[in-house]
Amino acid sequence: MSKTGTDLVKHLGELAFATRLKRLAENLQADVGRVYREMEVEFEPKWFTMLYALYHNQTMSVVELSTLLRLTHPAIIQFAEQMQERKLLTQIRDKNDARKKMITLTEKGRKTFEKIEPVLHEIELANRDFLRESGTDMLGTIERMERLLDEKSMYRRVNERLNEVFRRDVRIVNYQPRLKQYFKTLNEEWLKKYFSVEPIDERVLSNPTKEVLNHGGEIFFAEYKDEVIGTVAVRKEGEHGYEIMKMAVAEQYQSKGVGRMLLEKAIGFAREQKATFLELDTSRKLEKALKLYEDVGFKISDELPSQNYERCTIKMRLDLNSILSAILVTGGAGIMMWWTLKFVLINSATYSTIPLKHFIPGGFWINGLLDLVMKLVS
Amino acid sequence: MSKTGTDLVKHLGELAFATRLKRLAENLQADVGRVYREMEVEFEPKWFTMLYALYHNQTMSVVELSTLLRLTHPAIIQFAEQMQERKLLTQIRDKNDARKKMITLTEKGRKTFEKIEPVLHEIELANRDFLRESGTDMLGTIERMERLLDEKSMYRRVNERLNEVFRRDVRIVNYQPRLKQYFKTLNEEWLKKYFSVEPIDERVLSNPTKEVLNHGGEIFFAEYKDEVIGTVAVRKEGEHGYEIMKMAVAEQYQSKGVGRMLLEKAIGFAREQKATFLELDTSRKLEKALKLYEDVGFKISDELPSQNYERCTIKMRLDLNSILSAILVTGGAGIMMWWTLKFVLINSATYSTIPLKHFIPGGFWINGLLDLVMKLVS
DNA sequence: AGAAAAAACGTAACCACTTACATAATTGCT
DNA sequence: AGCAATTATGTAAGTGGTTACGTTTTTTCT
Repeated sequence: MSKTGTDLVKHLGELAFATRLKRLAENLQADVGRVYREMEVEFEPKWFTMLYALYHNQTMSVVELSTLLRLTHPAIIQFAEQMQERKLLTQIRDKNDARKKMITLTEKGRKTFEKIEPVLHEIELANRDFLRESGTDMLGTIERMERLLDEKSMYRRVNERLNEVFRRDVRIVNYQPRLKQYFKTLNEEWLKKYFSVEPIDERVLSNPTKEVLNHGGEIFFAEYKDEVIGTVAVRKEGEHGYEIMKMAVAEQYQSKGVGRMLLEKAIGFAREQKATFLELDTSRKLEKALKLYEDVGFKISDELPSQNYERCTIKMRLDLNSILSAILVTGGAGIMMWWTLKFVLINSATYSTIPLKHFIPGGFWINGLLDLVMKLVS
Repeated sequence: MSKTGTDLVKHLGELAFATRLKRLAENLQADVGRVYREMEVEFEPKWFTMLYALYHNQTMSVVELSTLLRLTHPAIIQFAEQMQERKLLTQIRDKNDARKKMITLTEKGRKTFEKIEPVLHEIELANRDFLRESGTDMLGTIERMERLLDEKSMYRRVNERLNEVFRRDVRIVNYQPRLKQYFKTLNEEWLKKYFSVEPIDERVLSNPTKEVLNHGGEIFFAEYKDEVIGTVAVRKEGEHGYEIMKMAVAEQYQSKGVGRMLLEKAIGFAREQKATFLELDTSRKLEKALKLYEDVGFKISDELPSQNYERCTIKMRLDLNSILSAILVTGGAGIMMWWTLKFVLINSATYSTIPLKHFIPGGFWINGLLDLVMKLVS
């Protein structure tokens, strides 16, 4: 292990945590490898899990081994080849499924396992001792870490942080004549990519004042540094409704939460105008957009979309009173829930809107709320 | 991370602990790698520690980097080559030492580091969050584990256990005529290897009864299964002394504690015969044997060895009253120490003898004793 | 001063896997 | 039944290093 002198990986702490963990693991593995190597058995440490699995399972296919050992199938094929050379196993085609290759230990293979078995026991005990000495329930900790990564990978964790940092520099601004061109170019970018620019698109995008602002509407733009990277329009539709339309985010800035910022701004605007519901027309093809709409509370409506656009196959609707009415429906506990909700909504740092579905019993409501409160308190 | 289905590595628990740890670490590393890769920078994750070190150290040699990053020097050379191709660094021979190659970041290299710096910060925070969620002081645990392995590698831990298991099947038996031949063959094996068989060796080894047993001595043999794997002789020398001689262990059974078992048996025999000291002649060349003699309490004596053997360059002596006299010297605390010592000696599972040096203040006496007691109690 | 030992770097080959891509057999769908 | 999709295996090349061994300088030790 480490000798004298400084150790950069150690010094870097959380930043190089994974590297340090890997180094530790490889050290341990190499040491156990040495123990195996010094036994006079034709056996390599890398085969161990495979030998173990085959000893306890009689016969297995490549894919079965691959999923059980969490190795890729080429790894299994390579190990099987090597072990076959040492006559530790046999590979036979399955009669019922000519694709499959059934792998079985030979008598020599079984003998080999039995020869190393007592050593395995001592390795296990040595590891147990070592883990106990190290002072924490390491196996439990690893398990927890695996679960945490299953829930949200480190990649997503880092990316969400980076996006959050990015969004700090994004400003949502109201319509100004200097921004008019971006309303058109940003929308045309994605229209051309996924569908085509229909005549009605051309009319709306070229005349924002006439088609949006004059209908009691508003257009918002997202600006990052000196770039305009996104836009959305809202306009009045009927007595109490507003319609969201022409939402677009420049391709290289997608998946960073800019769409959500724009959408929330638009919803906020409608709320200020005393709207009771919002609607929008979209297509099932736009999966990511759809997910965003659902996340902020929109629901796919039974009504058909207006026939103005060819691409729009579904209509979505957000009832602005839905949270309140949900509370009224719950009856007695209403008041308490109301205050909790208010607390969560006001303090939720990231977004000012939390989708209704998160409040459905068993989901976010039970687990997530506690988490959130803990986070805010700590 | 892991999908559905069983996971053998997880199932194996302590036995495949290192493999599981490695898998976790590699997963984390791969994820962070993805983050780097998605930035539009000419940079590979594997270079990170090197880039970091060079950014903060101006200029470093290959070996300096190798020790700081805990990587082999070929790794550094390879990385340096790759980074030079991307014009991230320059390599210049040192004028003062023509062997040395000084590695320095170029302006592009420094810029690259500065570009990834904000991302590093988020990675660090994401890791910190993740470790906090996982619930234990993981970094501290890793540190402890590294220290434990520094003190005693996993290889040694496992091997000591295996030797202990082995010794359970080793029987130490007294001289019997049927064993006479082994006294000779076992000793000749090592004599031929390290020195040569001198005439006096030939005489003693061929006439054990006359040369040892009839001198108030005894010969012990170590048997494992149906093999005779070691031997030692003790014989009376002068009024109160005994001499250890002709100790040998078959080569493939060395370093497993058989020599110690034989030696302890011989010391026990001398003790029973009311001996007050033991002596033996040996050579500095036999390092392992020397260490064993010192471990059981022998000390290199000022006296010269008897001139009977050419190979013997030093004489060692074990005073059988030394522990007791040490206690008497300490005065008042003597009684308490006596009982503690007795407790340790009786309960010390592995060996019935503990070298005196371990009881010297500041060493084993303070730290080790507490440890031992904890081990025995738990 | 001269020789042996040690230090610093260089090179090739290997290791334990993975990624990427290909092919054949089987299953599912209409 | 016929064809696309899926499943199971095969293969080549890459990855992030390491081990093993060699060469050239420098240092250390007489």
